[in-house]
Amino acid sequence: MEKNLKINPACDERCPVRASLSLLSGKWTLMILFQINENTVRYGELKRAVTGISEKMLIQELNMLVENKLVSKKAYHEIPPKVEYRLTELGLKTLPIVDQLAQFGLENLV
Amino acid sequence: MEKNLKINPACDERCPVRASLSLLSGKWTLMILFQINENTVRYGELKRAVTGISEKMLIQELNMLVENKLVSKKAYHEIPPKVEYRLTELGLKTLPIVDQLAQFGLENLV
DNA sequence: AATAATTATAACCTTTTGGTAAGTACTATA
DNA sequence: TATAGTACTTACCAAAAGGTTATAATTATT
Repeated sequence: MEKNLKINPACDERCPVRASLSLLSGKWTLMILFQINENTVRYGELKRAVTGISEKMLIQELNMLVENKLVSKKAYHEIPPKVEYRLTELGLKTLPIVDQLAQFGLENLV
Repeated sequence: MEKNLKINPACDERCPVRASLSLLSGKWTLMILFQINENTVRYGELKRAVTGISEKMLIQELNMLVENKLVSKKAYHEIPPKVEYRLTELGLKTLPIVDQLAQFGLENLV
C-alpha cells in the first residue's frame, strides 16, 4: 500500500490548473474580473477601481478577456464615448476562483 | 436607487485579491501547490510531476513558498540526498483556490 | 575508475510583461 | 478659443520572469 492515498496526475498540458492559469494568470486579470464581478462597469470606472493599472494594460486585458469570451463589451455610439463591460456566462464561472482568492487574502494576509 | 446593488471596494493595496496574487501569481506557484496537495512529496517527484519546469524555477519557487510559510521542508541527511515538501496549515488553505482553478479548467477548457 | 542518483547553486542570456508618455477623435462647456 | 471628458492607440523603454548550461557533493553500483 502506498503512502499517498490521493495521487494527483502529473501537471502536463492537460492539467486543468495549468489550462486555467494560461487564461487567468497575469498581474491584473483576476483583479479586473473581481472588479467587474456581477456588475456592468464602464471603462473609466474600472480604471479608477483597479488602482495603479495603466490604460495600456487595462484595455489590453479587456480585449484579451473579450476575445476569450470571459467579458462582453457594449459600446454606445455617443460623444463622449461610453463603453460597458460585463462578465459573460463563462466569465461568471471564474468568480468562485476570485472569491477564494479574496477569502484567502482576507483571512491570512490583509 | 443605484443599478449596482453589490458595490466592490476599489482594488488598492488592501484588496485581498491583490494580496493573494502577490503571493501566488507566477507561472508555476499554484501548480506546485496543486501537486503537493495533501501529500508529502520529494523534490524529484515534483520535478517529474510538474512537466516542463526547470530545476532553477522549481527550487526558486519552493524556497519562496517555504519562506512564506506555505510549504515546509524536511531534509534527511542521507546520501543521496532526500528532501520532502508538504503544505503547512497555511498552505493547505490555498487548496480551495487551486480546486476552483482545477474545476474551472475541467469544466470549460480541457 | 567511471557512472548514476539526488538535491541543489550560479552565471548568463532571452523572452515576456508591464510602464511611460504622447497622441487621436469628437463634442460640450467655459 | 481653450479646456475637459471619454475611450482608446502607438512607440519606445525598463523590469521582471523564466530558461539553459555547467557545476557541486557524496555514496553505491558497475
